[in-house]
Amino acid sequence: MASPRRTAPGTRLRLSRDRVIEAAVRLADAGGLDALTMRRLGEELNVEAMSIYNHVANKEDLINGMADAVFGEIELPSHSDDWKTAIRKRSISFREVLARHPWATTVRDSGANPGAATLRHHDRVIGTFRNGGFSVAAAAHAFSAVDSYIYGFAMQEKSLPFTTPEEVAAMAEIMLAQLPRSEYPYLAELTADYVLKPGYFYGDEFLVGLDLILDGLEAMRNAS
Amino acid sequence: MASPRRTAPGTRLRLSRDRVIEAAVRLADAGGLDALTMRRLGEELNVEAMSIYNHVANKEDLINGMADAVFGEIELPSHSDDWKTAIRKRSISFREVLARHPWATTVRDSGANPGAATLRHHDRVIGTFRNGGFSVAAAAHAFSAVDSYIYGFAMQEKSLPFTTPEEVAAMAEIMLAQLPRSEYPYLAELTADYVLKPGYFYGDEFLVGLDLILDGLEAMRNAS
DNA sequence: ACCTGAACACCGTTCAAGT
DNA sequence: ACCTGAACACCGTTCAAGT
Repeated sequence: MASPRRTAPGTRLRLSRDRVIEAAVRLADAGGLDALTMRRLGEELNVEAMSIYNHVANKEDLINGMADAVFGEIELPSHSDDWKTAIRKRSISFREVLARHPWATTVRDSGANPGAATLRHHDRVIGTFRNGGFSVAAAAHAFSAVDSYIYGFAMQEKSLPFTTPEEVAAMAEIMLAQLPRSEYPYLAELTADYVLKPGYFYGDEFLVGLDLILDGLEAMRNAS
Repeated sequence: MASPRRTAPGTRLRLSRDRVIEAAVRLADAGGLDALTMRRLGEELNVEAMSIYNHVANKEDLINGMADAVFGEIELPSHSDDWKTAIRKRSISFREVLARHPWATTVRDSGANPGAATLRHHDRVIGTFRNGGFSVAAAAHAFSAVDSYIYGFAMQEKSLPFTTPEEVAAMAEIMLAQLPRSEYPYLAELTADYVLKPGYFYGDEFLVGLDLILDGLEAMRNAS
């Protein structure tokens, strides 16, 4: 009755590139890119590390696959919205996805051969600008400006030493106490009169900058 | 005459935290962060790897020091320029510095305890906005928007698989040939009608986005 | 076709020992 | 006070061997 290979509760399914990538994303989400080692990934998959090489060429290939998987999670711009609404929604989704996978902010789906999800996403974003009345050049400008902003914002957010409002307050209090006020008066002022005010949350800055860029793009589009 | 410790041509000076950091930046510039290992850094300094630990607590501390050194290279906003000119100049300088040290785009001077150059730089940038008539809140918005954009742009630029115009053309040609036109029509159009046009250089996008943000900030300042 | 065990050439970091 | 040698617990990746 029992097959020679037992199928215990959490036992292995057949390995595949997708299953490898999925597990790798899970590991990186939990412990950062440093926590992702081939040996630990093997454990996660109930397999020896060396088996992984049957499904990815090497670690770089694995990370490229992970980056493409992350791109696949971003909401595509909707065809039924006007360009501004569509780009705004997908930009908010993009930031959420990067917040869920902070390690992905520092990883680029290899410029040389991007994955299918990455290509589709970029194509749809550029298409949204083009159908919204942007010239090819203006669409290139828009694409560059918006995505640079999102990546940079996600990176800043990730590197903050706090997340919850309570942590912010505690941390800012300490930093302010240590900060030589005479040497860094503006930093001290910003911390005391802005960061330490109740309700402060760095994430709220995202929409301010995004809308500023989108309004600028609208003006650029109308001018051309 | 000869001292017991010979001072051969490329021989060691006394080690110091600054000398360690300087050599580490050199290594990372040449080969990326992966090329920076304690053992190789030791070689570069004519010293065993373990000696480095007399001057930095560990590799993380070393990288924090490197990030602060990079911040020290950025031109501070001038007091004699109006806020827009001052921020524009220092933003261009910031991007140049990140292009010189591509590894620095993915490294943050630990949010928890930033170095002196980082603090001074941030203080001067915030001060430039405040003296330019921005409220504390508006200065925080401006700071976040501009620096997110610069970091993100530098990251995109770094991850491009080409640098010189000739490489761009060659690479774009290949990518366009491989790209299923029917599946990614807008990406194909952008590549053919924009990237492959003579004179294309991705770096030129930087000022487009930067000026768009600065104009938006000016409007925000005037509105408040 | 896929998985494994052993091995290679590396890592960061510690610690006791030297000067 | 600073530097070193040996060692520890890891890495990514290869290769021949198993099924």
